[in-house]
Amino acid sequence: MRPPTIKDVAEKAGCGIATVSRVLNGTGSASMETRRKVLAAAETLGFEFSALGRSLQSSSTRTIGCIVPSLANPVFAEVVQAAQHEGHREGYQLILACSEYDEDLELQAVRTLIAKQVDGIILTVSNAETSEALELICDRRLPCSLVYNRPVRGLPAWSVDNRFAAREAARAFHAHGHAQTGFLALRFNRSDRSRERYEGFVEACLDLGMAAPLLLEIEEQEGKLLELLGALLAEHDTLTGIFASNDFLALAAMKAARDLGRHIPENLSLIGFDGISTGLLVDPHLATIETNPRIMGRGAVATVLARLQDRLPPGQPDPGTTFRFRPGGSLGPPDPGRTDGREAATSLPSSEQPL
Amino acid sequence: MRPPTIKDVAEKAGCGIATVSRVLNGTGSASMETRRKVLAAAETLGFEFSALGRSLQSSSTRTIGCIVPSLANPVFAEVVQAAQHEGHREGYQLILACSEYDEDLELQAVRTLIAKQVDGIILTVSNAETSEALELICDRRLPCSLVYNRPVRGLPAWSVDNRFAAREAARAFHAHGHAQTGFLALRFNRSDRSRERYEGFVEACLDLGMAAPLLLEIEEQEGKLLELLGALLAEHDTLTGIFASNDFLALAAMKAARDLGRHIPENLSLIGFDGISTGLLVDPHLATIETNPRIMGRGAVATVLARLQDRLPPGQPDPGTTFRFRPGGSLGPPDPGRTDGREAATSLPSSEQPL
DNA sequence: ATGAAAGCGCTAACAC
DNA sequence: GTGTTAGCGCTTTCAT
Repeated sequence: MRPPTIKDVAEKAGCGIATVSRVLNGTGSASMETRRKVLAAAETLGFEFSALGRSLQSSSTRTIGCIVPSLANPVFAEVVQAAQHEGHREGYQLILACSEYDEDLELQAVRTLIAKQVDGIILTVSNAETSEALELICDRRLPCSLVYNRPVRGLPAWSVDNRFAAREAARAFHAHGHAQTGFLALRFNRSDRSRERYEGFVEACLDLGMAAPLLLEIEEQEGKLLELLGALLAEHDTLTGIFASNDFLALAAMKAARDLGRHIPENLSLIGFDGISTGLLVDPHLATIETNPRIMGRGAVATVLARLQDRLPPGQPDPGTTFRFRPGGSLGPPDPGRTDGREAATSLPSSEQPL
Repeated sequence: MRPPTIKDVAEKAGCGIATVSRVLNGTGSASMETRRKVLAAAETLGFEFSALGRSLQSSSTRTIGCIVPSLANPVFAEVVQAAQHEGHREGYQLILACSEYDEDLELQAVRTLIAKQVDGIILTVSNAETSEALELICDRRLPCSLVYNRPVRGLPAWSVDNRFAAREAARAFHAHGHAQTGFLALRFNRSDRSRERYEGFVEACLDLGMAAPLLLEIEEQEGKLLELLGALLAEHDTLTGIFASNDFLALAAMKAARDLGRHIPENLSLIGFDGISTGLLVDPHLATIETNPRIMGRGAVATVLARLQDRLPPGQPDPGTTFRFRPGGSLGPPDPGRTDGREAATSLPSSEQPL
């Protein structure tokens, strides 16, 4: 019941294994007669080349590794989907690993992928600057491309300039008259993207004369997210706007705020990051910094493949076009009369009452 | 610059390759002295076994293939994530392929995975009953488990009984007084799950004395979904409730209905299928048939691994617990006085006006 | 305790 | 045009 090998085919066709290889690969020449016999033998046996033997010989597995933090975030699901698709176009398979934002798992995954002799790797790491996983990849001269991480060690990276992009959020809040905002982060110490967004946001807020945003960190606890968010929002009810480090978090915050009786955006404005499609299904729409995960995934794989095939790597998009502020009803002017954020409509001091 | 092999280590340690293999694998015995030298040599060279040579020899790649229609649907993203995680626990890697609901791609993916000598496969196919991909897997006696498809050909399957589950939707509509409903499907002919849900829904509706649900099929066109949905809903504005073949579609329909000025659930009630978390972030919550993709992904891999290791396969959950109706504000009694679905509040005939 | 050698499936270089 | 063979990296007898 073991799969047929080239030897079986050769035997059945009454010829040498080299001939089989030549015929089936269309390399070298063969007489009409043997060609026919080989083809027939392969057909009846249901023969397929073993990628293993082939790889061992060619030292190319036509396989690329892909490490992402999690597929729970649609951004990475899209990255992976696009990467798989792009690889498939060139006959490459994807080996997937999820690091769960854990640097040990990242390193372990890289080791495994190296052992599996992948031809290249695309990955998003927690902290690009200090990543041991990246160090190992570089040591091994393994073709690779970062995704969503900023370029480090001279590695190609398909990403957005998080600091720069985050400034848009500050600008948007400022344009709507917000003064005291917060930055909401889920795994702050395990995502350099998140920290960069925070830094850019803080800088821009200060530049615009707004107060420095409050950092609202939250630690993940299975199924407790909404609860924790609710507590956090209740505690910081003077903030008029929150910039979340990703859309998923922003949507969860929106939900938590509503459960607290707040109105969006009158009592609390929200801006997310990523631009996932779910943001357009909720009411009001989530304002966000839209990025394009598909282009990232596709580009990263294309870059690695180009390197493998000695081609010119694809041009990366102009940094200015890697993101774009997407307006949405979750952002609006703060209710000028709000005192505790819950009873804005009834507690307006008459002097500030709007027309 | 090629990675070090066992031969390099042997040379550096001044011994044979067999000894290196024995020491590094902890199999067989070796003197303290050589053991030390081998370990040192491996360390300085940064040696790692090549999975390729090893697999060729052992005819086990410690790799399992995973074919899903798409990662755009969070259900499959979760399946894959769980599968990857479960495999990782036992030292197995996942090779991912997305079929995009295309049977040719499914077959092609299976071929590739076979060539890659995966030890097993977990997959969701478009049409389990007639799938050539499954046929090939069976021919090859490749350990495998279906996910979300009903069991066929005696293959293990981690799935829900779609027909049975769909009856819950009918029951829920009935309990709220709906009489004329529709079933909304995205790729009806490319998803046996969808068709089974439809069939179960129709049966149950008739059983309950409701009208046979209208089948609302929609063909995917990149980015046109909401538009198409809007047109469809406008056309069929006599329906008071719609059961969607999955949550994503239900949420999109909710959005489209709102864009048409309909109120949920007064003008239109919606029930989805899957139970994705997004359904809890919208307002009102999406009523749905909740399933557990993680258990499916994990179970499928565990089943395959059990077969590979001659262990007893994990017990599947009681069919009654594979799904559960999750109530949500998207389902409510139909507005009794609605005429065209848009002006219910103002067009109530006084005789039917509620207290 | 340890080395030599066969063999896993394949490709390519070399004979004929 | 076609067969023989070496060798890719490894594990596993089988001698020693």
